[in-house]
Amino acid sequence: MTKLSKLEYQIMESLWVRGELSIREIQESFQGKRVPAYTTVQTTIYRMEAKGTVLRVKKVGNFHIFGAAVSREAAQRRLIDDLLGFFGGQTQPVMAHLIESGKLSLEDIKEAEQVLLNSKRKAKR
Amino acid sequence: MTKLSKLEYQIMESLWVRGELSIREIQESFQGKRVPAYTTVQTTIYRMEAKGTVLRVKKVGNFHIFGAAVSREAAQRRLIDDLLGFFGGQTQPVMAHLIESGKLSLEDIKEAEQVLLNSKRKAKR
DNA sequence: CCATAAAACATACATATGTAGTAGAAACTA
DNA sequence: TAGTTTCTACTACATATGTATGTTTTATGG
Repeated sequence: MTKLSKLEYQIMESLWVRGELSIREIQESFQGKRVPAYTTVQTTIYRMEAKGTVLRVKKVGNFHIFGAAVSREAAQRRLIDDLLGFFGGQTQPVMAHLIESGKLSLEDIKEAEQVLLNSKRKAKR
Repeated sequence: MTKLSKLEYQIMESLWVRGELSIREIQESFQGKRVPAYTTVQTTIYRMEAKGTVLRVKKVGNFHIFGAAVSREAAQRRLIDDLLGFFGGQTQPVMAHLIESGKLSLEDIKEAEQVLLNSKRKAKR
């Protein structure tokens, strides 16, 4: 799995949320954000297809329908691992900045702790 | 502050750790990792200089000495904010993946909790 | 069945980045 | 001081990505 660019990720987000879509539908899903030209989405989709990130699932009328070929989890994992690569795999800088910027609340941490405890319990069984 | 590439970040890491260095010294600091050609480091440094990421502090003999013009904290912050941009600012995917991949230990979380509590206390005073 | 609208496809171009070669200047050494 | 080493500065090229244009193909409504 290659690392997704911002635009690629946004396209994937549409496919993950709405399911299989045409290029036109993907383009129109860019609401609120700056909407790229139809052909910009198209070129990007074609390239993603070549890389195996999306695939054509069928043809309806004269247009193709594309679907996600990688999971959101895998894509996110790749992005995060890539970031950690900068820090030599250390999570500390990430945690420190999340906290320092106020993006991580005490509740978030408590929740993370629970998740961690649960996965630990699961691993033991 | 622009987002640093992997190579740029590695170069900065040398400057942050070892202080002001020549291009040769920066190149030689790539131990263990794949060592880029001297001119690769040079070109990258020149581009970083144009962007204001590093600056020439002095000339010794026939070579220039470069120093960091941005802090490690600012650079890390930029990288992390960039990642969060993918997730619409949500920290949850980051936390989930750090935990799921086993990169975040219970100790890390406890420590983060402490940092958070401390900064909260500081903010109150 | 044919005109038209929409989509497909191919091509192109700019920027960022990693990569490296080469020519000439500068400094050190014998 | 002349030769050698080492930098600098410039140039070049490949790949990835965002962006868009133009031409061809395909459906479909009249």
